[in-house]
Amino acid sequence: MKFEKDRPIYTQLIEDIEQSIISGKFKSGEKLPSIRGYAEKKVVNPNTVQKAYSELERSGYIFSKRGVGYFVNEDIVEINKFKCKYLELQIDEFINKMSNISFSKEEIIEKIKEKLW
Amino acid sequence: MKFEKDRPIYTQLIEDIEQSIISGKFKSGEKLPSIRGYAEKKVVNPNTVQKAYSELERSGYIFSKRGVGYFVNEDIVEINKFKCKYLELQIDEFINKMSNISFSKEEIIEKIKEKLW
Amino acid sequence: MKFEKDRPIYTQLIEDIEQSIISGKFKSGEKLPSIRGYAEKKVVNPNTVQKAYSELERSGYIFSKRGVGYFVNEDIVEINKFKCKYLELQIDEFINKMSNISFSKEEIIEKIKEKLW
Amino acid sequence: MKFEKDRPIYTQLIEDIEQSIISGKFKSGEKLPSIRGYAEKKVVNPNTVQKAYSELERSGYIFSKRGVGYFVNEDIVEINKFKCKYLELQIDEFINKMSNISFSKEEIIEKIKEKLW
DNA sequence: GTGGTCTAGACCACA
DNA sequence: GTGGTCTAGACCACA
Repeated sequence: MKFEKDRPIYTQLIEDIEQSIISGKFKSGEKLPSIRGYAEKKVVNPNTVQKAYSELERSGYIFSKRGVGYFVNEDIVEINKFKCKYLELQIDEFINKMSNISFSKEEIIEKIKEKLW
Repeated sequence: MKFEKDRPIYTQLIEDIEQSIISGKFKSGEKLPSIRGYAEKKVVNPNTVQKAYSELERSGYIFSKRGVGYFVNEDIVEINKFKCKYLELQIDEFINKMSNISFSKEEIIEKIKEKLW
Repeated sequence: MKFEKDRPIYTQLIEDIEQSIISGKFKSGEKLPSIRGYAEKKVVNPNTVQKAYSELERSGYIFSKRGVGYFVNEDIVEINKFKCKYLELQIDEFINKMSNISFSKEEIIEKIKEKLW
Repeated sequence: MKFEKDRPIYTQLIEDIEQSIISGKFKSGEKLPSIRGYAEKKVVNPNTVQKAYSELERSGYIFSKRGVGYFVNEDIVEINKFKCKYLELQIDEFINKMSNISFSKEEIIEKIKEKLW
């Protein structure tokens, strides 16, 4: 995986994992890769993965079992809330940017449709 | 103006000005606020504005006249290219994120429409 | 190192490092001195070195690893292109100046030979 | 005339006029264009031309007659000395740069010949 | 007044 | 330790 170099790597890891959880790629209750393993796979420092995992734990996406590892939150309802919140946020940001450059509702829809079909 | 604390201020200034140029708020050929004036208005250090302006100059959005000031690129065609590129980028990123969390084309359109009307 | 006083210091640092890379004094992939270290050695402010390094990164001569340091571009082919381009530029400029003061091809060669032997 | 934007304009004017004098384009004793006229022709501020002329006067290339204008130094011998000094300087700088990137005498001559014929 | 460079020094992100 | 950002403030070049 390539990282953008103008943002902290750990931030990018967080977003990546959030998306994986939200999309169901990492399922509720599932064990996450070990810090070392993940660090090796992504070719980053284990400290960086550690930091990402900690943040995700603080946000409630995942939780840790001492000596065992990190696991995706087992509460499906909560996961779903994360999904809704993420969705809301992305859409708001997108619409916001489009409005800033003076695009009307219709144009926004138009442009997306062009792209998708 | 409030800045997000997880990204460099100068980056946020750049994006802000880019949007102003793209949306036509700052018109082609128009003089930008002076470094010192803009710094005062945004309550940041002049060096930070300087950095933002320099980057924008390198990208071709604006150009400087020594001892006079900074001006928006006079070539309207080029400005338009910037607009298209920006649009493309935002839409791609948005669609990309939506796909990552397993939303179908129809759902994406649906969600945006809900939001807009 | 002494700096000419009619040109920015950072420009002179850039040229100095470019030449070192082109001449092979700094080898492909090699780590550059740290910003702080180099600043101390050259008796300039770290910010000035930072600026020089950033420009060199933008030009492709070097790249940075956050928290690790700056390194000379690992692509030898590209380094070689830089060498050729630099060479071309210097020769063109020189010949140009000579022509401007109405020296013929033969005189130019003559003058250089006088100097070299 | 286009100016490089990383150096003061007046410096570039000076070099331009020096070359014109050395090459004989502006002849010994000849009247230079008026400050205003030259400024207009080069599309620069009259102050800039004024500064260039002053510097050239200090160096001995030109002299001023109050209320009449600026004239190229009437002493041909001295003009010739300028020419030699300029030549020397350019060649030294050029050879210096070539040596810095590890080119041998033979290679330098070789490269120039390639370019000239 | 306006841009451009530079210093001194602080603090954060990352390894 | 190393890079990256930012502030406060000075001084010069240019118009």
